[in-house]
Amino acid sequence: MLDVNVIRSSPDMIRAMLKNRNKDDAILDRFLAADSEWRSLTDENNGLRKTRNEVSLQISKMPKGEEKDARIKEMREVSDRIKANDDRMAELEVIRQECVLNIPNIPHESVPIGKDEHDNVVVYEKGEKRVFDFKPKEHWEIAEDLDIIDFDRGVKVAGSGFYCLKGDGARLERALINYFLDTHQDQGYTELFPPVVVNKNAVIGTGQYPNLKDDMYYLEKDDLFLNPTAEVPITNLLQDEILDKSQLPIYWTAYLPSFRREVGKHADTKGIIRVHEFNKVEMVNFVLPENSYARLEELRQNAEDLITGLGLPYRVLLLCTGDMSFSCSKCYDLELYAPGKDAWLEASSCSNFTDFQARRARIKYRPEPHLKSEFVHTLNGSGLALPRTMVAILENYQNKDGTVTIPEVLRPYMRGQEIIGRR
RNA sequence: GUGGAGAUGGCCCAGCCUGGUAAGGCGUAAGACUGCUAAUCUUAUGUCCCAAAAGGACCCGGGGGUUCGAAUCCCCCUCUCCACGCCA
Repeated sequence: MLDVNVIRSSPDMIRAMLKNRNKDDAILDRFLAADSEWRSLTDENNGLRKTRNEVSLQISKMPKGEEKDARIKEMREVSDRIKANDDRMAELEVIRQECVLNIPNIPHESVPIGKDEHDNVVVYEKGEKRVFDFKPKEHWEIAEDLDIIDFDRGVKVAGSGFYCLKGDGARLERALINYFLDTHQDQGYTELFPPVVVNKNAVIGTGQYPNLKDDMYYLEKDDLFLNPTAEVPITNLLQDEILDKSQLPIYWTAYLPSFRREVGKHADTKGIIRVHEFNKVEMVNFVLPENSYARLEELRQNAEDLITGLGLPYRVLLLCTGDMSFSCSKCYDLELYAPGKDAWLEASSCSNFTDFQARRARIKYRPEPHLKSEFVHTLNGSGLALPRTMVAILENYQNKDGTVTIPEVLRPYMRGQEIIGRR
C-alpha cells in the first residue's frame, strides 16, 4: 500500500507508474474522487463533533427547562447530521480502501521499463553448463526410472498437480531443506516454523489479497487460507508492532509447504515444475529504510550461494516493470538451468518491498526515542523452491547408466550416500 | 465443546455497578539540584486523520445500538487466561 499523501500529491507520477506496470489508471481517478469527498466530510464532521462536545458539556451543567430542551433538540440534529456523514464516509472508505489496496508498489529507478518477461534483463549467467556424451533425460523420466517420485499415486490421493516423493527422492528433499536452513543459519538467519494456514489480515498484509486471492486455497469454514508462500506468515508475525531501532535488522528463515491453485496454468508442464503443493525455504528481512536496496543485493547473494554450493548453472534476471509482482519495488529472479528440458527454471525470487507491506501490516520502528515511528522496509527471497531445485539436480547430475550423483554438500544429510540408483 | 474470568497508551493497572473532558505507577527523554553516579523534584511521552504549523478530531479488543453525551448501558463477534471434557 502506498502512502495516500504521495498519491494525492503526485497523481501524475502514479499514473505513469501504472502505465509502466500495464495497469489501468482508472483506479487512480476513482481513488482521487472518493478521497476528496471523504476529506471534505471529515472536515465537516470534525467541526460538528467539536460543537457537540462543547454543547453537551454545557447541557450537563444547565438547570432543567426550555433552554436545556432546546439545546438537546439542536444537538440531536447535529448528531443526525454526523451520522449521515459517517454513513456516506463508510461507503467512500470502502472505495478508498479497495483502490489503495489495488495500487501496486512504485518500481525503483534502476528497474527497466518493459512490457512482459521478454523485457527482463539478464544480469549474468554463472556456472558451467555440463557437456553430455549422451542425450540427457528430463527429470520426470529419471524420477520414474529410479522410482523416487510416484506421480500417479499422488494424483490418487489429492488430484492433478500433486505427487509423492519416495525413497531416495523423499530423502533428497529432506536433505535439501536441511542444507538450505543450515546455510541460512550461517548467513545470520534465525530459523522459524510458522503456521501453514494464515488469516485474511495476513494475506492483506503482504499483498496477496485481494489481487491474488483466487490463486490461494481458501478454507471457507474457518475463513483461513493455505499458505501461498512463507513470506506471508513470517512477515505478518510482526503485524501491528512498533520495534525498537536496536532490534533491526531482523533476518528470519523458514521451511514451509506452499500451496497454489495455479488456475488454468499447469496443463502444459509435465513433472514437478508447476504443482499445487511444494516445499520452499524462505528468507524474510526487516530492515531500516536506508538499507533496503543494499540488503537486496545481499539477500540475492544468500540465495545464489545455495545454488553455487550445489554446483548448478544458473542466471540472474532483473525483472522489468511489466513482469514484477504487485508488492515489490525491485526484484531479481534466479533461474536454474535444466539440461534435460533445455530450459531455465525460476527457483528463487528476491524482492525489496520497501514500506509497501509494512504499511499494510503496520510494522514500524522508532528511529529515536520519542520520535514518531516509521515503517520498516521488508524484503524476501526464496532460498530455494524445492521442486525446481530437485529437477535441476536430477537433470544436471544424471549419469549415462540412469543413476544420479548426489551433490557433495548434500551427502552429509544423506548419511554419506553418493549415488541414487535403482533399488 | 462446556463453565468462569478477562482485553484500557511501550509495559502494569484504576475507572465500568451509579453515563458527563481517561487517573496513577513503571519505563524512556529533557531539565533542575547536589564533587560523579544514584536518589529527589519539574516537564514531556497514545494513534490516526485533517499535507505541515496553528488548531481540531479520534482513541479503552472489533463491529453495531441506545443517548444531547458511552471506556461505562444493550446486542453481535474475535482473541487471551483458568477449570472441566475430547484428542495427535
